[in-house]
Amino acid sequence: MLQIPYLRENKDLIVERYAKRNLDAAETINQIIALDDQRKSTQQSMDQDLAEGNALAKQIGALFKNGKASEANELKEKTKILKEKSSAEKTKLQEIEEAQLNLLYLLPNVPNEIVPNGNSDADNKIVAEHGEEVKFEFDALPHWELAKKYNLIDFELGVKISGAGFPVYMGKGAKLQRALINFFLDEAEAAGYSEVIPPHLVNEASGYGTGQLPDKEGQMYHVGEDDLYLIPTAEVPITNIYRDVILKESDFPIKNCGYTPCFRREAGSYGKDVRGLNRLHQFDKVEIVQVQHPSKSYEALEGMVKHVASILEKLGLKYRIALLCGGDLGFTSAITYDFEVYSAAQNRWLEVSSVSNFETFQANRLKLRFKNEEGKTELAHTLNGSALALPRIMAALLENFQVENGIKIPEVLVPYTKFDKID
RNA sequence: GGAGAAAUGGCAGAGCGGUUGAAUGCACUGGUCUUGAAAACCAGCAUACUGAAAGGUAUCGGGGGUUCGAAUCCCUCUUUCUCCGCCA
Repeated sequence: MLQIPYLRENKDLIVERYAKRNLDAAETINQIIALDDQRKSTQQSMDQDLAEGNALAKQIGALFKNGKASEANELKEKTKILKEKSSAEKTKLQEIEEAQLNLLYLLPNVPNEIVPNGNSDADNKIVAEHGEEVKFEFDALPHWELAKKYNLIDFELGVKISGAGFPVYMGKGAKLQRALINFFLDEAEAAGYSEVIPPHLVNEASGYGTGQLPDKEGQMYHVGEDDLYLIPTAEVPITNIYRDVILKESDFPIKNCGYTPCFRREAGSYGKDVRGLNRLHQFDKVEIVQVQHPSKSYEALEGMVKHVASILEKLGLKYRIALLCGGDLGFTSAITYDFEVYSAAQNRWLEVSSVSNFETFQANRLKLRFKNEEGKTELAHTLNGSALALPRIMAALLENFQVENGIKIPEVLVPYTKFDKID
């Protein structure tokens, strides 16, 4: 959520940047500012009436103490009028604030200057590419066939137990999955991230804090009975650790990582490219989260990008990095780099990580602040990234490392899997 | 799930209808003293909105109510603790 003083002072710039998202928000911003003017004037007159009422109450108290009941009762009449007035003003104020908040919820984060214009992933800018293409001298199989051939993942069984998009990992498939989680967590820890195991269900306030609500309501599983949401990413519970927190400057940098399953309804995304592990309702992910001083957040973003790149290099996967264009940029993000690995049998790029700087957008909702050098509270910056999402890594590993009679395990994973080949 | 108790500032803990944004202690920050440190003493120390400032307003778990006036009374929700039941 954007801050109103920021909207006031940078209206033209914001409107210009929103063009990257193909969004014309000039009118909305004007409305918000107009409501804010109303809010201020209403607040002022209400405060004034309340102040008068408070002063009268004091006088009445003093009069009663001195036994001047009739004078006190006269004053009571006055307070009655003031009270009616101030309560009407309070109602009006609440209406204004609600209207304003509803408009503010419509505004996405302001894209960073370097975010390219564009409508779809076709307009994303590839900023780096690394690794060798895999060549096969036999007919390479897509991962869902490999998974079946070597008994690694049973998709039909998942359908039976839960439904489509809930695969069952078995045997060496399960071991490989667990190996990847541990490898990713160890890499994160080595990079200075402190591990947390957060709850997998979150309340409404947490959903609002990181921006999944009210925007993406339909994308989360909702447990109605208890009014809880299954997390779509560890970003939600981990970032919400810092909701309503005032940090000291010396607390920076805050770096957390965590493994969780992620649950996504993926409503409306059936159809193409959903075979196998490409798109699931439940998947595993190791997430890295940072809370940063505003002056350090872009440096931190760069560090996160390097971290993700280094993991992919250790695994020996060909990857590329895309700077998302405005049209593809998430609602809460100011800038996002997507990582895609090349899936050699499907012959396509699979998104495996998304690294974003939210600047103050989440912090504003979270009330995540710090005391700056002058002792004033200021919003912190939040960032996060997948490091990494498991299914598509699994898919790429199976496909890219298949040999004629099995699948090789990348060297860095062997200490975790305790086997170096699936056959 | 049943019965009871409680929720106050960073922490501990007073206050239980009036001038209390809140005693006191600890912690923290600045100062005096000291060769330095400790101790002692003095001062400061919540958040938000608003205002050029002085100041004003709101907040004692959340919401609502009673009252001229609520941290204090009532209702409700949430959370925590104790006991019983159930249970990985």
